[in-house]
Amino acid sequence: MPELPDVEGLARYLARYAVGRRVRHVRVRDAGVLRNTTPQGLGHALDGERLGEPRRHGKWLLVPVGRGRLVLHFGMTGALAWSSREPAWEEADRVVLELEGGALSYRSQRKLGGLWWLGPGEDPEAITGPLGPDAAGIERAAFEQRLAGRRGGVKSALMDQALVAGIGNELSDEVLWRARVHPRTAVKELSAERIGALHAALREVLDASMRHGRIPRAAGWLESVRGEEDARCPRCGAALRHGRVAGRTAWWCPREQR
DNA sequence: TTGCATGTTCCGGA
DNA sequence: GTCCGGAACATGCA
Repeated sequence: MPELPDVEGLARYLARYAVGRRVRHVRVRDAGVLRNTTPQGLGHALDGERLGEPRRHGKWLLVPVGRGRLVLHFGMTGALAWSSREPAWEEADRVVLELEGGALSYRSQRKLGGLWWLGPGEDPEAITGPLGPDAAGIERAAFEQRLAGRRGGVKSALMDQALVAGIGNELSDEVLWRARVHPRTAVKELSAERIGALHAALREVLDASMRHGRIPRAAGWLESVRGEEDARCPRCGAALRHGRVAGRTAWWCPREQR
């Protein structure tokens, strides 16, 4: 589930239920999701400390705890689950932070994401790798500047976290579809006007998606038909195409996106 | 059984 | 040396 809007939703969820609460115990049910620490190390870092306001950058979530930060990534199947009473945990609940008044679970089916501990003064990019400006709120000039000189295809560029942080496969398809740009278009073939259209589409798609907490599946969105057997373009009705682009399944309208 | 899935990382070729 | 694209990763489902 998590691309930028989903992670934003998780940040709000964490802020609503867990911020300000003190950690009583860290229960690691599957140490396979701990990336740079151990159950003991994480417990030592978190026990007795309060969770601070989370900060999101792209698809990454950083939660101040004590003097350091808990760094979360959700991969393709991660989520958070809060319970104010003793819950029946699921198999996919890998790490449970038992807090005052409830428990917060890091849940992940495929374990492609994980948890990191970032000590005081350490640079998050040591964990996240280089990240471009957050896709929500990037200005047009910055967007243009970061695309300048890029050699490959536009879909691949949009999904490159070092270029702009937060765009994944489905968001990139949605943005390209809205801007009427074919996903295999080379970046260097894009006119300034089309880059402007891409930027405008990015802003519109992210604004609405942030409000919904995910890409809306409403009428007028590619997401509403993406993956369907006989998917048709919500604007023009043409049969949608799909295929591998930049290593992922892309969906596009062959009539409007050339 | 095989292929596919919204994530990142790693390696080889351009 | 840098950049880009595809394979690999872990797990479950159609």
